[in-house]
Amino acid sequence: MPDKAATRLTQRDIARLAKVSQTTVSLVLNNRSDATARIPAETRDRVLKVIRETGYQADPLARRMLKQRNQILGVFTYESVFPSSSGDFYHPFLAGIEDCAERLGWDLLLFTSAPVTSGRRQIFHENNRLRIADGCLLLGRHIPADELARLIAEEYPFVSVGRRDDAGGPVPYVGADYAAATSTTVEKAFALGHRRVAFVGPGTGAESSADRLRGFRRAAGNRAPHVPTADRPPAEVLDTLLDARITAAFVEERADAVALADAAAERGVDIPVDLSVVALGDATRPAATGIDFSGFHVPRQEMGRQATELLEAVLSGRAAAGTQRLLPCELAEGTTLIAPKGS
Amino acid sequence: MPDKAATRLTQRDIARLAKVSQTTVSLVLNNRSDATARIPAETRDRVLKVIRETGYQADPLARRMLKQRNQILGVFTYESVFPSSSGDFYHPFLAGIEDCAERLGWDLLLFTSAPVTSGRRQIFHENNRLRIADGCLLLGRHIPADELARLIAEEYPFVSVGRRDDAGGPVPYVGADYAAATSTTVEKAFALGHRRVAFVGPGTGAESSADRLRGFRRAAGNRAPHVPTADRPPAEVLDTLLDARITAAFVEERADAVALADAAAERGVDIPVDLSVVALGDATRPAATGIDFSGFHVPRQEMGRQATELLEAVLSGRAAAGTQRLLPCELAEGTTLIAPKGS
DNA sequence: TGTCGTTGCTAATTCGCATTATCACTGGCT
DNA sequence: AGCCAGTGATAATGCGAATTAGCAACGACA
Repeated sequence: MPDKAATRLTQRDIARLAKVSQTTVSLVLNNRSDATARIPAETRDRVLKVIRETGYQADPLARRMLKQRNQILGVFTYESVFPSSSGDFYHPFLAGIEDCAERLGWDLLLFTSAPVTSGRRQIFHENNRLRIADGCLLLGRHIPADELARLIAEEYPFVSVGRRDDAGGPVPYVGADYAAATSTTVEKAFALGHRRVAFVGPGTGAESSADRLRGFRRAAGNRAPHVPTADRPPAEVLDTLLDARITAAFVEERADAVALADAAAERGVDIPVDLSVVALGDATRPAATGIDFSGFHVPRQEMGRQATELLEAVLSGRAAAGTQRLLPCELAEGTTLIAPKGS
Repeated sequence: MPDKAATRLTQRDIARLAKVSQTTVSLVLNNRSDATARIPAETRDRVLKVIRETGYQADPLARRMLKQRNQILGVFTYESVFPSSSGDFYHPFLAGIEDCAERLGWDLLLFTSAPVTSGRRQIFHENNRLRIADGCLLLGRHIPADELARLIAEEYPFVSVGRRDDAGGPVPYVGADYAAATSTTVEKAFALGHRRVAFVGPGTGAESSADRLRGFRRAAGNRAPHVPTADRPPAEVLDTLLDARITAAFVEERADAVALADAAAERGVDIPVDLSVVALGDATRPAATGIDFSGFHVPRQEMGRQATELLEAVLSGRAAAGTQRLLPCELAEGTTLIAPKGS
């Protein structure tokens, strides 16, 4: 039975009980047998006996104090970490991060104390606690350039999950190669006979949006149409596509693809016979559907894992602070991309 | 790469930059204006300016060493926090915790560094870092009594999410009243005319299991049958129920209810016409279904929220350490409980 | 007899921060 | 001049463990 630890047992207590010095206790505990520390078996056993009898455990905090790292990995998300509204978008990233942190023996600190102003968090505010952690991972669709610039300027060790444009220096990240994956799906559509294709979605704002549009343009040509979705009802978007005699729509956001499919079903438009629909990634908003969309998936778990690894490498000096890494997306065959009618 | 020795900023650094002593920095930070420490506004501002510019944050470990508050809330889960296999069971709890932590201005520390041995984590291991946090929330279906006993013995401030049996003292918790909710659904079934009812599931092991079985027995009588599921194929369970001419099955685990329904569909057994199925809570394992089960839901988000609140109250001395709280479950009408045939 | 090497241990220091005790200086008063 | 009170800061200390430097005792050897 461990005693009612009113005051925590320290090495000094053990030392007193075993009639040795605190140093000796520490040496015995760490099993040091260098030339500088020779403890005869007799003394060792005496110390170990007291430790066993008292149930002494070294204070991990004091222990970490001397090493200069807290083994705390910060995780900053621009929205709530556990949202009910974003379709568990963060979940796979976090699963990867947790998995890696566990292997490295790190704890995860979620910066929930950061105040949410107008629906979004901010890294820098009057009482930013970033530096509690040894380093930090950044999650979020869009991260303001000025915050990134400040992180770089302050030389705070961080890695972004998701590609970010440089901001006063290269931003370290582990991202997904949306451009390449989008290009590939477009090429696939062309191989099937599609000629009239369109990009559906913002295509701007976040890097991930811009990357997809860029990949689309690279494969489909610079004049291929871009249909924005902002605040437009899916039916209207569908009309635009049909009016332009588009045969394959490349939809940036899976939730928009679902909405488009729903609108099509309502209108009696057959997907994919009348219109192929390609989903360029995973849902960042909740979207229920039974449709197995063609397109690609974002390697979210792997991104989380590799970002964590990269941060660890940066912290231990094994990697440059500005390292950037793009992972390939996982292509999904799906059922919504077929050859266009009459080909 | 010239890696700029990413060493942590200390009060000494701030002191040097502001041309004061480390003591002064500490005094400014802790806003001490005792008679013993009078810092004129001018000096204060100079120090604060440097702190703001550098984003300095006190080392949480060093802070804790001197028995201060960290505004860090520990979260210990007995399985992975972000599992792919447990059907996001933790997610709503964490959403509630995050929500509350955000309001309190606390950060969340997930103890992912705890080593996983044979699929489960352990609180107490050679390098336990519990004390980094001010207090801790405990999540998990089953928590070993010895670990709870030790937490209590060491007087570590914690609150369990989910009811736990006393372990060397009352275990502080915010749980769900499974017993009452189960009783209510059983009574509802009896009111509909059911007489042959059975409890399906372990009914033992975790407190939550035992509570449900207890609630079931309280309403259905002590001799009402209990059909275990451990390692038995759903079809076999279904057979057992049908052989015993059961008209309503109260299934502890929603995933088991789904499996049972699938087995029934395959067999041509109509649910709920031939057999009513009541789900006693939410899925702890992933289970895809379109069925809207009758039964109840666990107020997971509210549990997380209230557990956080309770821990905060304990830490600030406004609540007794052993406080226990049970929340009512949310009854779900659903479509799988109807009057039995021929009544 | 002095020097060296070995053995067995400990005093002192360090980490980052909070706290306590102390110090230097100024101005007013006797 | 001498004393005290008030002001503005700092040196010193401690938390618990790890690490470094070093000391005392004892033989062996020249």
